[in-house]
Amino acid sequence: MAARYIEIKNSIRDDILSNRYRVDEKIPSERELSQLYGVTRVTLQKSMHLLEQEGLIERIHGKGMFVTRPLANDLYELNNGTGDSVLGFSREFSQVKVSSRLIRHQLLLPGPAIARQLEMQAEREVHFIRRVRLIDNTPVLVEDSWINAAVVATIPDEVLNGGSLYEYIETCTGKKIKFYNSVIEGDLFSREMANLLDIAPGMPMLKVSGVTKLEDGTAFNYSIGYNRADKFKIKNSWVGK
Amino acid sequence: MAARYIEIKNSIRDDILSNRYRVDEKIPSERELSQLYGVTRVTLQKSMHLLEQEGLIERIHGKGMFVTRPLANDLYELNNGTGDSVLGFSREFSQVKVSSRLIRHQLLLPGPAIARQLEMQAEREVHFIRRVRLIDNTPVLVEDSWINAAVVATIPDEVLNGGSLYEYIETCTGKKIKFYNSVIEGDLFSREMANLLDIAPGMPMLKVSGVTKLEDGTAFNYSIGYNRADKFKIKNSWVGK
DNA sequence: TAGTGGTCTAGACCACCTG
DNA sequence: AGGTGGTCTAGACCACTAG
Repeated sequence: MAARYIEIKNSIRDDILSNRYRVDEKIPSERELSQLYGVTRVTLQKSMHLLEQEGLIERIHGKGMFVTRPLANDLYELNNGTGDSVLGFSREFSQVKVSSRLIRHQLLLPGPAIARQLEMQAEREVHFIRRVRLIDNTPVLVEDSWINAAVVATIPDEVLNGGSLYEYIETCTGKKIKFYNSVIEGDLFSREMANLLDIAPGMPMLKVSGVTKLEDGTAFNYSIGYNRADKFKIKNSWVGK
Repeated sequence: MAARYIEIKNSIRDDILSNRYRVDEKIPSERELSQLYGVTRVTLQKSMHLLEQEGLIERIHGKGMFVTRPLANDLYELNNGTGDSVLGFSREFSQVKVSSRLIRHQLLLPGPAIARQLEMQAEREVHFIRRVRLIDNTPVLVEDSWINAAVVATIPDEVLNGGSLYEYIETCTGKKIKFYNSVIEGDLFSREMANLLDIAPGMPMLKVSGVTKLEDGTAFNYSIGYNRADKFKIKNSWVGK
């Protein structure tokens, strides 16, 4: 049972995406919408601030709220964390055919750097997982993951090849995934990585690395994604103040 | 006169940065802090949610709020928009020696793509500005900006060479800068760009492009930053739900 | 059980924009 | 002047964590 402001946000998001509210159109005022949904303005504002952060609307003091134009979208878009949950790769691209190829999966001791990221002792084991991800059968990224084995003891290979790892972890821990702290860097593909993706070494790469945590603050996953920069871009919508 | 929740956020941020609250330490509860600052819990929560977004604290349901460890910082960090205002380049790196080299500055008609981004007619003029930015006298990025001349009629070259363009615009329009909608892409440096930075063509690049708006919704600036990927990374801190 | 953050209400006043 | 979003109050109840 999601919070009311999340339900309302999703309801209005769907209204925008299905063109019930059209681009550049003014949408009803906070006072109207709060009456429509039967909540106070404070609650409704939480919904609208989230929609603004997601880049779907623009709020302008004294004028009203407006549907923003979507970005032209020739490339796949790496979500920057404005969805309902931290999105795993397979959740993000559900409209196209996504698959995974498992390259390695083994238990090992993390190096000190990984152990520090996972806030664990270097003497405890982690799953190391290397997967190649494909969109419409084209390999587009390599992802290395280190997952604390104390949080998730076993990971079936079916999950790694087909399913959503994050959904599996939410199910088997009974906790939601909450926190993602990532760093974006640019680099060139090494020969090893390029071979996995069937591209030439030296092609541009967007490297996204970060820690994923459960809602109780447990760090369980550190991952590095090596994305083909000719296939991905990262959208970044926000409002300063 | 900033809002109370912004003042409180900055006050607690300074307490963290000056080690009055130490890393991994639990900070006082919402109820204590709201009493300390003389505001209600709702107001204080706005402050704390912002601090969480900035990656300074972690909030854990039932446990409390904790100071997070800073990321290791070997590279320059491109702020992702969690500060008080959209940060121009010269505001972001005030601790190191930052300078600019003005390459071009002229009035011209925008192409249709730029005009659409700036929500203006293609028959009106824009400033086109190309600058090379240097940190400690090393050129690290090229930035192209298109600025609607209807919003800012004249831009002194002193501002482009030394000062902060955003501060100048806030001053001469009398409005705050509010909105920044950006896209991050990876690419390789072309010969032309590489020459400007005195590097080899083919080096990796982080390309950051986006529109900047005033708080009344006026789009005034479209810019593309070509960042040396060996010098910059982008931090991305946030909390899904 | 006691303390924590998460959500929500029903107001109020302010600042900004438009006619 | 009237409508809009921006901020803030003073409560309340819930869900989660710990001892």
